[in-house]
Amino acid sequence: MALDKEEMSEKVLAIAEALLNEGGAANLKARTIAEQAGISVGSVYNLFADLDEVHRAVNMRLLDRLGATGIAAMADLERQGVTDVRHRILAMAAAYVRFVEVHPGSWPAVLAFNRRRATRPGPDAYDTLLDALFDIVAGVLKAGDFDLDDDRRALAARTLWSSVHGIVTSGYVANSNSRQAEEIWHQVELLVGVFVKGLEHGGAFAHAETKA
Amino acid sequence: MALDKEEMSEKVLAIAEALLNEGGAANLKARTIAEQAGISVGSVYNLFADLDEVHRAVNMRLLDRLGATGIAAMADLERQGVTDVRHRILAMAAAYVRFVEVHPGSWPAVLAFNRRRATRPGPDAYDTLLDALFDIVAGVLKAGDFDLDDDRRALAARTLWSSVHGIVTSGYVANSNSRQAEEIWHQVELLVGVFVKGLEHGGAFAHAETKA
DNA sequence: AACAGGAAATGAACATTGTTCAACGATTAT
DNA sequence: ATAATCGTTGAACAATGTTCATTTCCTGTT
Repeated sequence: MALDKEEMSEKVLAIAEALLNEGGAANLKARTIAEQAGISVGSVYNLFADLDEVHRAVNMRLLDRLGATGIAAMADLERQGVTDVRHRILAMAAAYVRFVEVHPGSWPAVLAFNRRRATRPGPDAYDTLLDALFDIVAGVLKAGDFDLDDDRRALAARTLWSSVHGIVTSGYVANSNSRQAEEIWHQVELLVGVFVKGLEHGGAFAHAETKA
Repeated sequence: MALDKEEMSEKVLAIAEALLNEGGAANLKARTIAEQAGISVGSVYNLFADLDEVHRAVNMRLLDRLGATGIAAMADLERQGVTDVRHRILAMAAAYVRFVEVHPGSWPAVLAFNRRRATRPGPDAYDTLLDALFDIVAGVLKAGDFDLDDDRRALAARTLWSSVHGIVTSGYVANSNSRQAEEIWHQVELLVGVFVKGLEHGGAFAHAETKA
């Protein structure tokens, strides 16, 4: 009847995600997890090397879910026959915005955590998941017939996505002020509109000889 | 001969900034500060209510300095007679990128800290400093003769700055990999180029009826 | 100069955390 | 039944933020 190792890990991760979502990284405590999971502190450390690994695992789940959300949003538009690039990118952005709104505590924790792992050299699982997101955007850009080779399209996708990301994260504060939500969305609309118009008019790679 | 309260606070903040820069928020410890400042732990708590207040004070200094850097960069271009909007925005962005590069540990800490203060209602000193940065960008946009009223120009400034911010923060990792630095700059150039072109062609506010 | 009053500094003590590990217990193979 | 193996436990340790009774230092007064 007892949960096996895998199931207990899942339970721990679910608890950990809830804790992160409520109080951010500072709220992820070994004793709280143990108590809520009905196991001892030591057992938590048997399942995961340390709290960082718990945090990392939660982040992976979140990134996975975000990717799935994005893919689902794209599939929806596909089914509806929407091919307009601007609309599709806005839909991706909307999915991202909603995701961040639903994870007010844990998403900031993903970013903070993400930043503090500068030790390892090569690309890791994090980068793999993020690249998957970039690929979706790049795919959308490919549909629009801008005059872009693969490299430039990839660069444009990363730029666009990072920009949306910046808008969402600088604008967002935990108390889901609807005023702020509107501001964020206006910025996203402006960015996407300007970006698409800019690409159409080929202003993207006109100059490249700035900064020392 | 002893330092007075004000001077000792400065010393503590300088130490705190160095600690943050080396190891991020986790490296800001009361005992380390006390030791390096040559005072006791209790005295740190005499100068500041808690470590959060120390951290906040450090962040204020950083934001102030960033603002000053941006203003200085604009003044330089003014002196050189550069009026091209794209160039001026790129100079602002370059100032920001350099600033983040110089503060590898403390700048991420500013952002993480910034995010976790969602309790107070009204705009605080943080917002005031950030608005100052937006105003600089808005001023630059005003010079370019886009067809924008004040509100839209302000929105465009916030959007552009948040986007640059997103590019820098998602792309940047502590080990100052020159490959990564190049990627960041390419993204910034693309963003700014596309943004200016997009504004020129009036694509910015063409549509506004998306997302439920 | 001696002293009283108050302000600032001190660091020992407390609470809370992450993490370890020797002891215990259950499960399984022989 | 016995032994061997593996997971579980929670007490114990170290590191940290924070408090506060005590001490120290300065300043003005007699």
